[in-house]
Amino acid sequence: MRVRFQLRHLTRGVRIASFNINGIKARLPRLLEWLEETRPAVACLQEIKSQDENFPADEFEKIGYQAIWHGQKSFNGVAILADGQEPTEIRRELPGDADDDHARYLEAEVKGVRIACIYLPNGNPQPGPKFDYKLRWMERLRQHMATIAQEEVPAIVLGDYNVIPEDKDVWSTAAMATDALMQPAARDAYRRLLNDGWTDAIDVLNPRGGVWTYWDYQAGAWQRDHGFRIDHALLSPELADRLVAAGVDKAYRGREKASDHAPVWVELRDG
DNA sequence: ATGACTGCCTCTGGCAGA
Repeated sequence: MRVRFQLRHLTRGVRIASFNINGIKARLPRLLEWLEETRPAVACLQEIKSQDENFPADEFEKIGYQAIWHGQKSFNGVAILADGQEPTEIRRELPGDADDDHARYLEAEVKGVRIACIYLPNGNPQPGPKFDYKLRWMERLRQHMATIAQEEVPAIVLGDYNVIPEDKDVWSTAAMATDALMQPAARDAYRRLLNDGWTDAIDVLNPRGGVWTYWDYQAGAWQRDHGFRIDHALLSPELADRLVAAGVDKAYRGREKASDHAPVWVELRDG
């Protein structure tokens, strides 16, 4: 066991992962399994759907993870877990709208890397107020990511962006044509983040597309591989230079009581 | 095909999700 453990750490860099778990209470066994089997240094969670007092921090501590979290009743909610240390919280609100009370943002520092865990609004139905909220949230995110970039710390902004960036990122453009996830205004807002200098880690390593992170529970979408890519990890220039691998833990979508999202991860050379 | 499924809190049906 000791040899295997050491080998893994010789051959692996720092793994930072994101998982929209769709309910931390319902998903806890699956989540603990995934953490123990893939052992990311940092894991960002979205849709914990838990109030702060019900967050199962003890369960994570038992397997060596410390956490910070930002929950609310019934829906939304984000958390950041780190292997062997407590993430240092930087902020728990996306700046720019004091009236936004959704728990969709959590930012921390772990070993000198700035980690922003996001759960971007879905925006359906569109057009309408929910889509307007999505676009406003994306503009606030752009502003804040520019602020982080100015600080010149190595940074990664990852989570459920609820945006299908390009046609190559969806099994059927026709089926999703009117969905908020791939409206031109949402895609343009995502594209602006990349134009500002952030790197979409999964995309640069899979330029031909066809990588999915989400499969609907309905209509046999998983069995038919009807998915799309909406969970993203955006890297600052310094971290982009250290990127060695990125991927999707697809098999976890096929397990019992799975989330409708699969985990995504990046691996970085030690800085 | 105006479908399909899942989690949450519970007014056990309505909302939210994507």
